[in-house]
Amino acid sequence: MDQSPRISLLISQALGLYRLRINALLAQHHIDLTSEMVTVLRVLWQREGRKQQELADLLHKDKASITKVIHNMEKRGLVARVADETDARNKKIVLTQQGQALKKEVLPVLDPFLDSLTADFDEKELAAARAVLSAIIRQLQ
Amino acid sequence: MDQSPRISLLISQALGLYRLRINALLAQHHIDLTSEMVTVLRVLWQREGRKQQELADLLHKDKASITKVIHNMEKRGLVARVADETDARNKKIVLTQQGQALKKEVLPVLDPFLDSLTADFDEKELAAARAVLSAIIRQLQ
DNA sequence: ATCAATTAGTTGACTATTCAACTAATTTTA
DNA sequence: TAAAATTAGTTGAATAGTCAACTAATTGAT
Repeated sequence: MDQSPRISLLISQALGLYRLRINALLAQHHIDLTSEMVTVLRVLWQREGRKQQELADLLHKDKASITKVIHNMEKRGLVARVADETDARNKKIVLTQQGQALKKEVLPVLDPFLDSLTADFDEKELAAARAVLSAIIRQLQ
Repeated sequence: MDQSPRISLLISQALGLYRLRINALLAQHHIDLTSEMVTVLRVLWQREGRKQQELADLLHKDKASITKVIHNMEKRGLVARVADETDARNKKIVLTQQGQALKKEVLPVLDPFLDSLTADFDEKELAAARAVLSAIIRQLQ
């Protein structure tokens, strides 16, 4: 009889596998992105021009991580750093034409796949799962 | 009104925060380990002498990751690689005295903390969360 | 108004992770 | 049995993430 695995262990394993499969899916479709870049792009597709610290806060990441992901995205020509005129400390991240256009390529590939992973559960079960995960995140912050 | 965040996003954020807090807790207690090393040690504390590929399979990681984590653990004097006499390709990972002794230091620090994060939920909700995560892992494999 | 404290972003060191290419050992197959 | 295929582990390149120390800009306090 297996003991209930700790939720933290399940989370760690799930994330590793998510990354693998998402990166493989993107590669299959010849999209030169990593799953982390997609996470950042999703925020920017909703509203671009955010500064790096805002991205860090939204994604619960260190600002140094964001510096480096943005750097890699800049190398691929997806985003640009724009100086903030009202506060020279800030750098606003804007999408290039290419970064904007990728939305129509990426979402139809990834979203149906992501949704299919939870399709066997009803809304109540998914809500419970989200509630547990959100509570964990809240308490860890 | 906030839309339900995708479970994959919650998982990614939760894991990052878990790592941060676990590493901070370990540092506070002057335990020179990372959260990933603890994950590997938990497996070895249950049964040592596993080969690297077994660790990789159990933790759903690439064997190259295991090579490198084991290397870092060896540097800290926690484990040793032992040649398998019946199959020279395998390296069995055994605990040093120090690696074994850490169990009594680490678990009393981490486990109450990890359990406290889900203490507000009843078993039914936690079971639903585990079921969703396990299903995701199974389908991603 | 000046000096101290805070905030945004970068950099370098370190760990973790994967992939692809590689070596060595074992197993399968023809 | 000899050659081919598989399996275990390592290595180097790439991305991602953190921390601590740093610079530059802004805000606050006296």
